[in-house]
Parts: sequence; C-alpha cells; structure tokens
Amino acid sequence: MQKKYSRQREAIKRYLTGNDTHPTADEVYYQVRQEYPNISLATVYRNLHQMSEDGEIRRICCGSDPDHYDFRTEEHGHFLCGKCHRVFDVMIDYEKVAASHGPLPGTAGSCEIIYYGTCSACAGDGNRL
Amino acid sequence: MQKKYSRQREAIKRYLTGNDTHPTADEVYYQVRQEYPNISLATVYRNLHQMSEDGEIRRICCGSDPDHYDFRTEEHGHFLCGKCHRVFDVMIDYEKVAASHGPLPGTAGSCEIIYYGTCSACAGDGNRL
DNA sequence: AAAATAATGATAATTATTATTGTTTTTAAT
DNA sequence: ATTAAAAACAATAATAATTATCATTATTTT
Repeated sequence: MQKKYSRQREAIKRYLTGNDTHPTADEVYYQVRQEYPNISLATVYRNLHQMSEDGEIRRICCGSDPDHYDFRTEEHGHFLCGKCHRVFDVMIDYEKVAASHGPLPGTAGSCEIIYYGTCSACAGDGNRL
Repeated sequence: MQKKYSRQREAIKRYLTGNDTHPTADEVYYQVRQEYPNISLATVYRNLHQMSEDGEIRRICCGSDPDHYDFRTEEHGHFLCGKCHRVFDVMIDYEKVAASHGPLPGTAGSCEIIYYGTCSACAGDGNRL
C-alpha cells in the first residue's frame, strides 16, 4: 500500500509541529476542523496512527488519559499533570538510565518514562484551567 | 464508605499474589471463575480498581495493551513483550534515574518506566505462545 | 485524460472500562 | 440469634476511545 499525499494529513502534521503542546486525537480534531470543517475524526485517528507507525511522530500512552501525540521523535520522557491533563517533555539521559536497571527479559525496542503528578501551574492556584 | 470483606475480592487478591504473571482484568476474570463461576467481570474490575486506589496492588498501563495488574507495590519497572503480551518485572535503581533527568514541570507522585520489546522466549522460537 | 489506487467522510463496530440497579452478603447492633 | 444498615454482588446498560467498513473523492501513474 503505497503512501499518497493528503492535505488533511499535512494539516494534522502542521498543527502538531507548530505547537509543543502534546494534544490528544480529539484536540487535533477540533483544531484541524477550523481549516477542514468536514474532516472526520476517523481520518485524524488514522493519520496519527499511521504517522506514529512510520516514526514520523510519537504516540504517548499515559495511564488512563487518552493517548497524546508528540512531533518530537527523539528519545525523551514525559510528565502528565493529573489536573490539567497536559503533557510536558522531560529531558532524560538514557545512557544513565540504561545503567540503572537490572537485566531485561528480552530485547527492548523502546523505553517509555512517564512521571505522573501535578504541574506547578496547577499546584500554584488550587485548580485553575 | 467503610470497606467490607468479600470472598470474591479475596480470591482475586489471592490469584494475583500466587502468580507473578501480571494478568489483565480478563485473565483474572477467567481464573477466578474456576472458583466462583458466577462472578461478574464488573466485580473484577471494581475490585482491581479499588485495590489499586488503596495501594494494595498496582495497575500497569502499558501502551495499547489492556491494563495489567501487579501485586508487588514496591517501585519497579516493567517490560512488555509485544508478541506474547506478558509483562515482566524490571529492577530499577530510582535514585540513579532521578539523577538522570532534567527539571520537571511540577511535583511527581510516581514514575513509570516501561520497556517495549520482545522477550527472549518469543525471540527464540519465532512465534510460539 | 483515463485508469489505478490510496485516502477520505460518515458511520457502524469493537474494546476496555465504568455506572446503574435491584438483590444478596457481610458487619454491627440489638 | 435476629435484624437493620451498609457495602458488595451479578447482570447489564452505558460510556469513551479507538478501529473497521464502505461508498465516494483525491492523488498519482500511465
């Protein structure tokens, strides 16, 4: 199945790349709808999934939150705020991490590190946003 | 809401504790059904959720796999095999990990580390199990 | 420009999980 | 031991997130 260009996919990718928020499929959907009012939610899911398969973007599965998407493909960690449900990037030295774990039961293709907590904005003012 | 004893919950806990496989709700359901043939799947979910809220067990959210549950509550990491979908424990020195990341955007309550890959059993024989 | 094929939009279906409701167990109090 | 109150149950409906289907449209190839 040879890949073809599509304006919708381009719009999705453009939106992701333009913001360093880490939106969910729903957020992408509502944003891209400004430009393509009758884009389908399925198209958003289809393209996000496809692009993450192709390594063009990254899918962040964090706990019970719906998946978030990240245009940064280099290895790094994340922080999910349990109040505002925003995801933040966390810089991580994976060489050091590799030195801090015991033997693995196989070969790992990737290592996801996610911190769960409350971001300082939410901690600061009780519960805004 | 004062917690009361229930045989079903005990059976669920007993099954979890007895095996160091990290079953999903479904697996727990089918096992506990041997003992309580008309236990409801909702009961399994309800109790797994409740126990993990209470810190009695841990819920492991791993990618697109359904949640797995772990009776070991001490901090440790996991490895998900993409072929057999089993979850393995990984020992991790969290002090070292703490020293290998950049600043966090808030206060973290927990840090989940998950490796995704292929376990040696599955790598060994092509695709058994 | 026509034919071939992949992507879309609309929507149905699926999967995992949570909520609801009426009934049964368990605990605590008589 | 009875009984009343609260929590847990089984069954099932409901929800949320995601994926599949399929007829139509857009992109690419010839």
